[in-house]
Amino acid sequence: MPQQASTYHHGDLRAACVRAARELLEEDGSAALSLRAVARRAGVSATAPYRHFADRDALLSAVAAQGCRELGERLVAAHPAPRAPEDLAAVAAAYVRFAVERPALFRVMFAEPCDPANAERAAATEAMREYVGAIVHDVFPGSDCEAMGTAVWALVHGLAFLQLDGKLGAAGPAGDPAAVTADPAVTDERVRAAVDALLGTVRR
Amino acid sequence: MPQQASTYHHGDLRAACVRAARELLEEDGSAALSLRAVARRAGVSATAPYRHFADRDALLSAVAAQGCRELGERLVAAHPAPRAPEDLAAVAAAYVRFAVERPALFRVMFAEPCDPANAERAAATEAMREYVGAIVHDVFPGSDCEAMGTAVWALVHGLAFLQLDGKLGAAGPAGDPAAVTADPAVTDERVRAAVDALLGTVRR
DNA sequence: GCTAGAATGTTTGCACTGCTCACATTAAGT
DNA sequence: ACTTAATGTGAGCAGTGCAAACATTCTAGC
Repeated sequence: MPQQASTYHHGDLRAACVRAARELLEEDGSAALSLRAVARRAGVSATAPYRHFADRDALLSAVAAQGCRELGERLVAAHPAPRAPEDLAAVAAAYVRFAVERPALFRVMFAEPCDPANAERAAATEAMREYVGAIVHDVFPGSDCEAMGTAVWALVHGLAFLQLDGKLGAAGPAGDPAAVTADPAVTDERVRAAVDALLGTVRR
Repeated sequence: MPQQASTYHHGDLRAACVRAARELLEEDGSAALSLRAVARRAGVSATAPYRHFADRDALLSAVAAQGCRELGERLVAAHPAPRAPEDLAAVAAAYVRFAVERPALFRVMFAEPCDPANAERAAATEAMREYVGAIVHDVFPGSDCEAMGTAVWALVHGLAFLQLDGKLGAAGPAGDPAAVTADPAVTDERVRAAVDALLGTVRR
């Protein structure tokens, strides 16, 4: 569909911007994304993205929404239908792994003050909430799904952020800034231990 | 001590910068703090703060460290010596209330990618970690304090962030951006319900 | 096929930012 | 008193978000 003969019209600049933004986020782990850098990478003038996004926040919201959907896919891939706390621990580990592997994207998704006005973004996070609710319904059938869902999501979400910010005590050599992403196995184990400590006992 | 006769030397610009930064953070809830704005508020030239802070990050780290200490005080004020899960719920509520009342400060403390190189900041968060560990040791004597401490902190921390980002379903009128800080009682109740759902059952 | 008009990109420009460097002013030590 | 270090100022650079005015291309309606 997008002919590359004429260079003036890009073809699908909106999608190209989102893709460029994601690439930049992954390359330098900083969440400080510049709209101009996005435009440069998309091979387009600095203000062209404004034809597709009202402002920087709108672009970020689009990226965040896409990130949410991908995170959702990762979680179901980790365990299609969790029923026991152990299954839930696997899903939790996948959640944290996503955050650690794509720190900048994860920060855009959650750490940035998000505007609920953006429909796409709001829908994506609402879907996330319902997914967690459904899991809790299966794993803890007797519980108050509303409160339990909130609690479980908070637990996992908090683990992701604390790990991301290196607040859980560096496992690697002291002061290594890259220690966060150092050993996924260590992180996994830490997440499982934490989830077990809280949820494993519920079962007893 | 600080004479106000001569206006050239400020007297204690370092402290004044931190104070100005905190004021600005509280006034407009955005975590996007400008060093120049800080300088303006301190009544000093734009580059003067660079005599006391290596860069913007260093100022933010100082602010974050101070915020951590204040949060610690708030928590012990909520309950001096928690022993039961209900006590812990009170502390959790205080944690989330702090985040909701000072969203910008809380974001600076945690959402910003923090450099572990900053000693003051690292010490403040390490103190937080030990505090949580001590509480868990008293509330769940038999448990693995390391894992349980991580889990409890993550739970509370996650609740704070999800609430801050409005991911827990707006209680107020739809699309109200200020709904986050709307009703502290509602937030409190939500936090207690979530904590009870997870920790209350541990006891049974 | 031709031509309005809507989409989409470009250029220019403004206000702001973080940060560096050369310089001015003040405080402190000998 | 004179040197020296500490502290604050000003000009300036590169980069940013965003708004207009302008240019180019696609798409209908005839």
